[in-house]
Amino acid sequence: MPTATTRATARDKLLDGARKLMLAKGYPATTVDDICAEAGVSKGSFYHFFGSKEELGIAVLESFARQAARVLRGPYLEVSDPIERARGYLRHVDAVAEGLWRDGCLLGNFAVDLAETHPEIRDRVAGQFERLRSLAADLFRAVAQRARERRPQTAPSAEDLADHHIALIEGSILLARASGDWSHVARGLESFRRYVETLIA
Amino acid sequence: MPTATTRATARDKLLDGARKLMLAKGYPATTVDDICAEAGVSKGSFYHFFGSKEELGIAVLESFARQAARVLRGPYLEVSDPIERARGYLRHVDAVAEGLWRDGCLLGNFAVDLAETHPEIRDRVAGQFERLRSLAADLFRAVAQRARERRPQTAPSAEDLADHHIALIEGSILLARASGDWSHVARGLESFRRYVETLIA
DNA sequence: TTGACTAGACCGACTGGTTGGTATACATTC
DNA sequence: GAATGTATACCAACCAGTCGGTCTAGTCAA
Repeated sequence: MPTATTRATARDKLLDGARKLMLAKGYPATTVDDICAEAGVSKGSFYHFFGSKEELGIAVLESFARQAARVLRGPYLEVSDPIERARGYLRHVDAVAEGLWRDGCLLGNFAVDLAETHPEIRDRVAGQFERLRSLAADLFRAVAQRARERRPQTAPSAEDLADHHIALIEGSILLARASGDWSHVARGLESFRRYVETLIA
Repeated sequence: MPTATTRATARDKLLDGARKLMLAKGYPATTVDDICAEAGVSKGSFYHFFGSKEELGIAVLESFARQAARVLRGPYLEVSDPIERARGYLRHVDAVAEGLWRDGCLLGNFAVDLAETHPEIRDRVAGQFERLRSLAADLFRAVAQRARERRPQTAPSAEDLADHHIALIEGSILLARASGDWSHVARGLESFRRYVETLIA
């Protein structure tokens, strides 16, 4: 007796197939026929569930962002000492990075592919990055504060750290894609952790 | 009397137009007809100079990489003290960043768009990043050495620093594109300079 | 219990426009 | 008069999107 959660509906299969293909080849190079074939679903079904390719793109983006937000939560949130909480967060990101970004980051792909051509998607991507940024900035607040006490001249703000963090992740994913060597992502994350340790040491 | 350097030949106009469009919209979303219209040149001329769209893509990539290599050279190369040379390099990058990456980075765009679909272009992109990496690693060697003396536990290698540097630039460009706020690039560069100063302080 | 009815899930052939690329004729220059 | 360069009409393949239709599970009156 398949329940709503165990049975993969055609809609879910389309979403999964689209995510996989758009992660690998990018949005413009992924055709609707590709997605249907990957999902094993007909084109009629596609347009039964989604009004357009762009509408599916938005749905995939939202689903990716939801998953990222879920995975990024962790036990570190309960840690009371703010510096230790930041450390816990960075360890947590290390742990979930492979699962989250093994095939790339949809936010990054969409930012490159669609910024100029699909303003609505671009705005949504920007909004997701903004959310991540304020989340990270809050976590790094105490790190920035301590850095300011230690070395006022070269101390970054919490927002600087958050931007640095996100840009480094996205850039590492890009280099991983270019070189085919996905250890870039883990090394980028590690490098950022070293930076933070240097700041608070 | 137009000379070879002042007269823009059809080939050059195609190269320029393609660079502009591919920087803005990415490779797949840029059509051959678009490029011809942008360059004010007919399709016959296009296929007279380039055997295919991919061949033009490669030519644009090489021209972008050549320009980057030229612009990235600077007076810092003559500085004998290796730490000061690294500092000089970072100042130089700050200065030329706007000119180089105001509209994005072709290496980054191609990495995202073509890694999976055009293996030859991907290999060339990877090669260019590799070149940049070894260049930067050489410049950061002394910084890494001093960091090792100061804080052995959290010191990055010269290669770590080079990867960090490049990934941060590419990631900042990506965030700039997503948000529409191109000050991200300058701030990313500044953040890296602060990191380096922290390491050698 | 059954049979008429309905709504949503799903199908695949089709369309009109666009794509990268070609053929061929014309112009310019040495 | 060749070589080099430019123009335009054209093509087959491919694209997103459409449309008429089938299938199935559920509803409900009799």
